[in-house]
Formats: sequence, structure tokens, C-alpha cells
Amino acid sequence: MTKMEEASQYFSQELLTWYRRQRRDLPWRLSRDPYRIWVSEIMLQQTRVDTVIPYYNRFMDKFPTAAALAEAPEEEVLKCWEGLGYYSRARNLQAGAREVVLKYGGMVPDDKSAVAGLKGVGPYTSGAIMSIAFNRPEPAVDGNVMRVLSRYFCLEDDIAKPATRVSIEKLAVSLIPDGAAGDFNQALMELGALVCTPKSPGCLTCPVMEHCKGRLEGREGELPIKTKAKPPRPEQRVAAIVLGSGANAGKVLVRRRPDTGLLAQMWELPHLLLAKDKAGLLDESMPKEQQELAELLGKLLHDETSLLIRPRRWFLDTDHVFSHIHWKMRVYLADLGGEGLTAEKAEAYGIAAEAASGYMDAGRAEGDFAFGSISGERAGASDLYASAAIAVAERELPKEYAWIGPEDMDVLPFPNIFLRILRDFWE
DNA sequence: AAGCCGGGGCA
DNA sequence: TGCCCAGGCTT
Repeated sequence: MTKMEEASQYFSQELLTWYRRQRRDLPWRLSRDPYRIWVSEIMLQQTRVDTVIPYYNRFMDKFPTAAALAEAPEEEVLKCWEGLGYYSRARNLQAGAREVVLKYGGMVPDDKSAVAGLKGVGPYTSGAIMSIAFNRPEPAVDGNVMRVLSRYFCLEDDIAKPATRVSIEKLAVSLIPDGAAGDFNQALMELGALVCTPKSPGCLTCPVMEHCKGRLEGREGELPIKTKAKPPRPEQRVAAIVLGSGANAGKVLVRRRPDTGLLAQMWELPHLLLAKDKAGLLDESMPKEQQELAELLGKLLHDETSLLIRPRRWFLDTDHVFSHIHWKMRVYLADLGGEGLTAEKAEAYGIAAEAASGYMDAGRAEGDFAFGSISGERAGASDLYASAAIAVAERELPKEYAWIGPEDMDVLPFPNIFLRILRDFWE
């Protein structure tokens, strides 16, 4: 037996024994229901165990079977996923559940290619489901496994490269003890999560330290080798909390994001992305810059809704970092002009002047911006505000917009950044 | 191969 | 603050 073979056999045996003694009691380890394993593995993609647990329990409570998930309204599924991130996981999972119902009678099939073909199920997840739920000897190689094996066998391949995952999969399969695929794969990940951690690995408590090549060569700290990700690009955004009035008193204006792309189909505060040449405005907090931002915001929202939206004062600045974008957001409180106007009234009064002066009144309230420079543009702007004022009385909101109160937050899915802002506002 | 897609925990 | 994730999809 070569040294490598000996180290491999030792590794598999000791790790399996360690796991069966040390395994954590996790909600998805209470049964081997493939659906329950599947849901857990999707949630655990790029997400820590402690974060997932409460989501998992709620989700299984609400959607206990593939059939239940398949039947649910999409927005309800998204709401259950709210705050967990990577929301396409939720949509893909539901699409997968529908496929399982239609093609396999609601039972996840004990079939590798069928499982691997489900939406949102890639090489890692299919391996995890096949091994954990069906005890099939498939590799389930995630970042944890790549880290553990890189250290144990002192592998110097860049784990950021797809080819490295493929080669580590081959190694991982060869390590699976007969008849113990599920436990072994979980053992590998459990070791990575509890002992062979990214920063300061707990070698002294590691069940396989004795033959760990990385450790023996004193290189556990520099493994695995991984190229760094690019830093997220900054984006400056300006949002409004628009206070409703009349029938919408106590409510705020929100809108639903497009069907695809970042935070698809989630709800948000209406806001705009500052063009490059305007991005600097966010760093300047002088009244002049504040005013220009407020005007840009008012104009954009008027274009989209035909409402006369008047940013009244600064509310807060906040940051939100996604994996590839860094949002720097300023939020204004805003209200509406032109309420109570009818088309008849507008004609009778000569609405242009009235709307413009209403806008000016807004600027004079205590604590508000000085809208002094508006008066210089008053003549030109008045037509815009006049038509907006009439629109307030006559037009419906575009379909992606809605007025909502605090109670609606319990139904509509919002990404974390807007959840925080709105909770802050209603507090 | 590189970019897109969230969020939280930790030193 | 920067770095790390129990990945998969699109281009």
C-alpha cells in the first residue's frame, strides 16, 4: 500500500467515525426525505447553517412537500425566502418542485441525471441529494470540501477554477467508504465547518491531523490557494419614501422590480441610479447638491408615475453590499403636490401658477431644503407641475407601483436594504 | 473564463 | 474594514 493509499484509508475511516460521534443535530438531519434534503441544500448554497435554520423550519412548515411548494403563489415563496438572498434559488426550487410533481408524481426520483436536471441543482447539490437522501456514492464538493482536501493532500490547484472542482470530485469519490456515502460527504463538510475552518483551522482537535500533509508541512495556513474576487463596483442611488395623502394617508409608495436581474420581482422604494457624472453629488452634503438630487428624484418619479412628488427632507444614508455591487443610497422623505385638484378646478384657477406655488410652499416648511433656485426655473417648471397636479386627481398608478402600509410588509417580499429602511421609518 | 446573483459572520 | 463562504446560471 502506498503512502497516499494509507493516508486516504485512514482519512475516510477516522473522519466517518468522528462524524458519527460529533454530528450536529440539524433540522434536515431528522429524516432522509429527499425533498427535505433538497430544500436544505438549496438554502445552504453560499449560506451558513445558523442563518438557514430558522428559514428552513418556516419553509418546511409552510411547504412540507414538493406538491405544496408547487401549488403556492410565487410571491408567497419569495416572501418565505425574504432576507436569505440569491432569490433565484427560491424561484428555481419552486420550478423544480413543479417538475417533480408533473414528471415524477411528486416524489424526488432516485436518479442522478433526473435530479441533476432540476432547475437550480448543479454538480454540488445533485451530489449532496443523491448521497445524503439515497446513499449513492456521488461526490458533493463545495468550498468546504475543497478546503479540507486541499489541506489534507496538500493540493495547490486554485480552487476558484472550475477545473479544480472537477479534479477534487474525482478524489472525493475515491474516498467514499462502501455504503457510507451520505455520512461521509456530510462528515467532510462538517469537518470544514467545525474544525478545518477558513481562517485558523483547529488542527489540535482534528480527527485526521496525524496524516494531514498540509499540517505536516506546516502549510495549513496558506491552503487552499484561491484567487481573490474583484471588489464590488460602487453605485450611487437616491430613493424616496413618498408619503401618501387622502385615501393613501399613512401609506408609502413602493414599486416591484422587473422579472429578471438583481432582486427580481422583489419590492423596493422607488429610486434612481445616479449617472457617473452625477455620482459625486452624494458625497457633497451642501444644500446645492442636496437640492439637485431632490430635483432629479422628483423628475424621475414624475415621469414614471405622473405624480407630483416633492422631496422634502433628508431621511438617512445607507450602504448595502452585494457580491458584485456596492450600493450607496440616500433616502429622502417626500410628499405629493396637487392633491384635491380636479380638472375643472384646474381650468378655473389657471393651474400652472397654483401648482408652482404649492411646490414653493413645500420648500418653506421648517427643516426643509431651501428650494430657492426653483423659483428661477419656475416659469419653465410650472407646466410640468401643472400637468402633474391634474394627473394626481385623474390617473391610476402604473401597475408596478403600489401604496402600502406597515401591515403590507408582512405580505410583500422586500430585500434587506429596503426592509431596514422601511422598518426604521415606521418605528 | 468571467460576470451575475445576497447576505451575514468574523477577526 | 476586508475576507470568507454548504453554488448555479448566463454569456
